[in-house]
Amino acid sequence: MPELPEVEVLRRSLEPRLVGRRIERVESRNVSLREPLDGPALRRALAGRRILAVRRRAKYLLIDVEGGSTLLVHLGMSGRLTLAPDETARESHEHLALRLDGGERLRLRDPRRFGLAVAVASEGLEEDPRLAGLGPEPLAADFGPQSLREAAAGRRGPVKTFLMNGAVVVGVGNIYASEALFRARVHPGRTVDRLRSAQWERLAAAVVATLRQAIAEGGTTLNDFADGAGNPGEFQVSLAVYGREGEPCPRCAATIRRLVQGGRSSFYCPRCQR
DNA sequence: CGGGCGGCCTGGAGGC
DNA sequence: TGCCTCCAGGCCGCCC
Repeated sequence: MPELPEVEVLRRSLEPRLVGRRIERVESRNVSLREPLDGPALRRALAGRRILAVRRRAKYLLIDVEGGSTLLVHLGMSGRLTLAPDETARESHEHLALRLDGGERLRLRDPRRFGLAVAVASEGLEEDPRLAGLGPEPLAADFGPQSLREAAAGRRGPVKTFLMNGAVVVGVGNIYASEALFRARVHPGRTVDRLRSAQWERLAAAVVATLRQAIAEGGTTLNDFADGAGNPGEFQVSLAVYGREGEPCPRCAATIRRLVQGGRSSFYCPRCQR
C-alpha cells in the first residue's frame, strides 16, 4: 500500500492524537507478518506506557514510548493503521491493537501480512538491522543530485529500480518512481551509467516535488489507503502515468505505455521520456 | 559485489 | 453463480 507520502500522511494524522496518551492494554494475535508478532515482548515494552512521539523513517512509522522502547510499524503492501473508538468491531486481519486511555484503540490490519510490528530499543534505533543501511530521506538536506550520482557510481542497472532501492533513497516505491521519472522526462529503462548531469538534477528535483505534492494531497488511494482517521487521499487524481496505460500523456498526448522491470509495472510516456 | 528473480500472503477484478 | 488467472502500493533471501 504505502510509500513515503502515505506513511507521512498517516504519521501527521496520528501524531496529535497519540502523543501523551497512555497505552492501557496490548492485544496481539499469534500470527507471522514479515516477522512473527511477539505478544509478550510487545506487552512488556508498551503496556502502561505513555506515547512520547510519532516519527517516520523511510516507510516505517516509529512510535516512541516511555521506558526506552519504540514500536516499529511497517505497512507492507496492505497494512492499515487506524484510530477508532474502542467499541468499534474488530476487523478481519486485525493483528495488533493498542487500547489507549480516552477510549480509543489503535489497530493494525494487514491482510497480506507483508507488514511488520516490533518493539525495539529507542536508543541506537538507526543501528537496528531493519533501518541500518537505508539511504537518505528524500525530503532531507542530504538528498539531491549529488547523493544520487554517488550512489550510482559503478552501477549499471535501470534508473527505475535504482530509485526504488532503499540504499539509494528511501520511500520511493513503484508509484512514485514512475511519477518522478515522468516529471523528470527520463525513461525508466535508462541505465544509471548513461544519465547526464542535467538529468540527475531534474530527477532529484522531481522526486522531491512529486513526494511533496503527494503529501499535500493526502497520499494516493488506489484501493484502500486511508490516514489514521480513515480519510482517503487525493493524489490518485494527479497521477500522470501510473496505472494509465493506453491513456494520453497529460503533457504531449502520446499514448502511455507499460513495461515490466524487476517484476513490477512501470508506466511512461514514450515521447516525453527518452 | 550488484542485480535479477522467486517467495511471502490475501483479495479484487476480469474472463469464461 | 462459480472457477480460473492475473495483478497489486514492499521487502528479503537466494542465486548467478
